[in-house]
Amino acid sequence: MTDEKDFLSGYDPGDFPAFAVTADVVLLTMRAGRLCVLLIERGGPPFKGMWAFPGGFVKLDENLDQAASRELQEETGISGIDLTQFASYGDPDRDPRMRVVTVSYLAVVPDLPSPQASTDAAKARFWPVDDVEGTLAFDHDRILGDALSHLRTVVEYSPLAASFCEREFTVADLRRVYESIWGVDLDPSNFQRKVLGIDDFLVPTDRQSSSSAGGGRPARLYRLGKVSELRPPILPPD
Amino acid sequence: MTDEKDFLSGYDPGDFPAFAVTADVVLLTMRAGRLCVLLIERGGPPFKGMWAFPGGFVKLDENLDQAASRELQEETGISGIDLTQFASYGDPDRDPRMRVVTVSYLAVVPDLPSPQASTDAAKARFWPVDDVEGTLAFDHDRILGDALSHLRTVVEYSPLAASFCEREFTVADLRRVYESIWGVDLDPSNFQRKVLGIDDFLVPTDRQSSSSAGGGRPARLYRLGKVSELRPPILPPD
DNA sequence: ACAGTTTTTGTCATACCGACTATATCTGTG
DNA sequence: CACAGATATAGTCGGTATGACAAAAACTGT
Repeated sequence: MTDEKDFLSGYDPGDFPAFAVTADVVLLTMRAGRLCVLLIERGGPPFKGMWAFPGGFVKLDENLDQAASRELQEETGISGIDLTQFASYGDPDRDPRMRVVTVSYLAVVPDLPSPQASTDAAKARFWPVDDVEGTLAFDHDRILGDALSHLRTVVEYSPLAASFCEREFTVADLRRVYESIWGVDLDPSNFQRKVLGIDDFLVPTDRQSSSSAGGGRPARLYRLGKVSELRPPILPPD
Repeated sequence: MTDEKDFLSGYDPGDFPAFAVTADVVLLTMRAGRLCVLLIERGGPPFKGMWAFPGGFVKLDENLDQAASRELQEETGISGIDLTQFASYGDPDRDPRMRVVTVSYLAVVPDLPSPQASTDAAKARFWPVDDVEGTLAFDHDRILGDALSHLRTVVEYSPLAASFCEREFTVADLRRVYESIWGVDLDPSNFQRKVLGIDDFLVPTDRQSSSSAGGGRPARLYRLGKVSELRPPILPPD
């Protein structure tokens, strides 16, 4: 067996392949019923002019979660939201300049009024995911695909989908989130029965939404409850 | 904004915090109805005499999956099994000697006849997970906890639990896997109806198991089908 | 007033689930 | 060889969840 075997016992600190480690954030939101992702345009080579996720080097005195939070805060002004790690990427040629391993996080926010513009970055904006698939810098296309796949699965069993909605939202708001994520149409009646039947998922308020343009009955407003796992799960149709 | 912001465009290669990157493998199996994990005893400091997962440095010319496969092969002789990445860990003090980020993989195998002994490592063995929780080197207790939590969730929706069984196995074999993973008792009759009702999950053979000591009707043998997602999922009781 | 829209409740047949019973088929023992 | 004990497998039954659909409620705009 090689000397790699006892790597944890007999080596000199400093005697190891040196990697750069970054934390990337796939920040998703819903705009006009379309799933959108926050991207930053690259100002220099490689991949100059292409778009990539916000992210950056992990510092020597912070952990991975902190690095992701900090980078998101620095580049978008957003803080206080849930970041969940979903995968790491380290192919040898994923960055032509050096060996980089990136730890990827998924974040979900409601449609942002304009905090986006408050940063100095004129080159940061949301893109509909269908409009950018296959065009991103580095291996970010693959990362985006994995993030979306992860999202489609996670919303079945966790209340994450509600993070796309404002603090108070209607059942129809939530239904449209699921429809966008899965790319399907859901029966409003059956969806309502299902989500309201899950304990501690949606807690009703005494308020209701002003009916949107084009009419329709106003809908009751709900807040996200304290549920952590949806039982039974919300499964997509066949 | 700091210069971290444009980390992908304007820096000198080599001008970044240097990390060691390792791939660890949490290899699980089932022995006598108990969930067991493969561990290696540490021969030197730090954590000398304690037990840790197999794993080692990622090389500069291989990707993360390859590193995990190679380390598993080198340290246990096992190859050709599914390795799925489930989380990465990089707290600043997780290794007292240097800054290490580890990418963790989960592997599941049937009870091994003895391939284990074929390696030179007299210090490698399987431990029941209940007997080692809270005693591992580094942050491997946390990693093991996350791996088990991941396992308990994944077996609900994927056929991964069948990887604990031999190539041909009975419904009762599979049921005992779920019972061990979840720590519950399942009704044999209802479990049978459920798993046989999932398309392409279990494909029957024309053979049956020799009835075990103590008697009992022999059970039909099945092979794992080509299903990738269990619909409906197999959910644990309340 | 009326058409159009959306929310919300209700109906109904079917599928699924947990608890339980019954039957099939083996081992081991006297 | 009869019979107890064990395990596998099939079936029953009531309660619950589900999908397709109908209907009523409550708004907007003309």
